[in-house]
Amino acid sequence: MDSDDRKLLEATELFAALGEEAINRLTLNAVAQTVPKGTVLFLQGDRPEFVHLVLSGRVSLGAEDAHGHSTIVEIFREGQLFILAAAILRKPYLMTARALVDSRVMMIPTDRFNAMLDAEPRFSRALVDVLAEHWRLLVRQIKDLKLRSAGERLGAYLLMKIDARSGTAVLRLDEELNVIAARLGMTPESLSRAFGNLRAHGVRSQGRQVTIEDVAKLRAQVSFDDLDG
Amino acid sequence: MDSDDRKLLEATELFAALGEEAINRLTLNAVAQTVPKGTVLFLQGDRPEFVHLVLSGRVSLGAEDAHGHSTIVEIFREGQLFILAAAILRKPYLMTARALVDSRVMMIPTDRFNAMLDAEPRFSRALVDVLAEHWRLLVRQIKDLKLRSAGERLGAYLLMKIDARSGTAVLRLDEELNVIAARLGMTPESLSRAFGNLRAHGVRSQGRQVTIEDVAKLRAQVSFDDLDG
DNA sequence: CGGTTGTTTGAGGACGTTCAAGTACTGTGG
DNA sequence: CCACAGTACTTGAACGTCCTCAAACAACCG
Repeated sequence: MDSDDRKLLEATELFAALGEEAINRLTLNAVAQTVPKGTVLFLQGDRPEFVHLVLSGRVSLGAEDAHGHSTIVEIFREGQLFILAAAILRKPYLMTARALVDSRVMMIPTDRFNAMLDAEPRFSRALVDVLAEHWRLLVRQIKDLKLRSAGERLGAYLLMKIDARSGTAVLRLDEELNVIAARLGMTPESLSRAFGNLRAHGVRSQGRQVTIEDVAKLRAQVSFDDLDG
Repeated sequence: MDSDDRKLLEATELFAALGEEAINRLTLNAVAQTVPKGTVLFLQGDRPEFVHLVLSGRVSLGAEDAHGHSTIVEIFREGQLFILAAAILRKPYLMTARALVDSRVMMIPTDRFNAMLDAEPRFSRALVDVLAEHWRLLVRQIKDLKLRSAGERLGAYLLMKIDARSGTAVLRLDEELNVIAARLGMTPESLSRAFGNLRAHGVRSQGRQVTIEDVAKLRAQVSFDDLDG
């Protein structure tokens, strides 16, 4: 592992919780790999051999049905371990991982990862928090899909991306619109129309550049509840 | 805690992993409570004071939007700890818990639970597995919602409830149909129609009593993939 | 600069919801 | 055990949302 990767690694919250020596053991026979946009890291149904960690770039986890329709469940960015569950439980991946942009990914052999999990109390304790945080993300998404319309989901997504709770906000979406559409559970066409509808509520967009004129108003519009305090 | 509760508790996989002495400490000031069908155990947005465990009966976790539409994300049964994430992270509940039938629920104070988590390596290790298993359930549900039609979701739900992979299967659904509808993300009316449509694929139903004439055929119909081997 | 990929717009249609009515359960008290 | 009330479930008709298909347009990359 080179020193740049090492530095990126040490910046992750999980590894901060682990300490120098444990990190060394965990990554002893890990490898890092640079992959171009579009690369498939593993396929739904594969047996996990590695736990993956994004060193740079972004990776999507998604699925396809028999008819070629595909969706994205999550997007991981720098510093995040992904699809831990399959590796921990030694069960096949439920999703396919794809690099959304040119990315650098570290691969830690599952056996070593699981051995650490059994041997290092601090590691399993830290993972409990990571998994719990994750669980909440998925619950949020399910509530979104079941209770909100496409337009409301877009509104909530935009609000999630900004810090402000009122006033005017400007943001540049860092995913392509078709990726965002897949993540939000709609077609690119519907996403485009959803942006059109939000215009009536003070949201202007030109491509990925978005301006929210009145954040507070939009929050009320999509009944945005941030149960995160 | 009475001895019946104790027996139920010891039957759970998590507590089996913990051992006698640790269980005693964890449940020292836990209380068990018998609640009638419909009881709300906590509300979305509440601060968690207890970790809950179902001793008997069933509990749903769901949410409502501003317009009174409600949905169910998960259903927990005997032996299951539920909504750990909020307690672990000390964040507000994302969902409301409701007893689906007369139930008995154990409540473990969060402080004690979290103290155990920090002190007992075996406990956090066991919870990692519980949370990982859980994560996969939610991912499955998201894939369902995004990639499958209402009819396919019902078919997949029925197939999940049976062991057989081919031949004929008979099952009695133990939830009310309106509960199943909420869990599957559709209205009771749509569920009823979905059953109607499945009749063409060899599924007969009268109320909660269901007969699947050809399991293998239905599996093909809903492209059921059990990535659990 | 041309080709490829990404985004928008329009028309038509499918799926699921809503609202409303009717039927079948389930449990309770007489 | 039956009658009745309340709840659960089904069915029908009309509507709305989102998807599909198709085409035009814009942005990006070699």
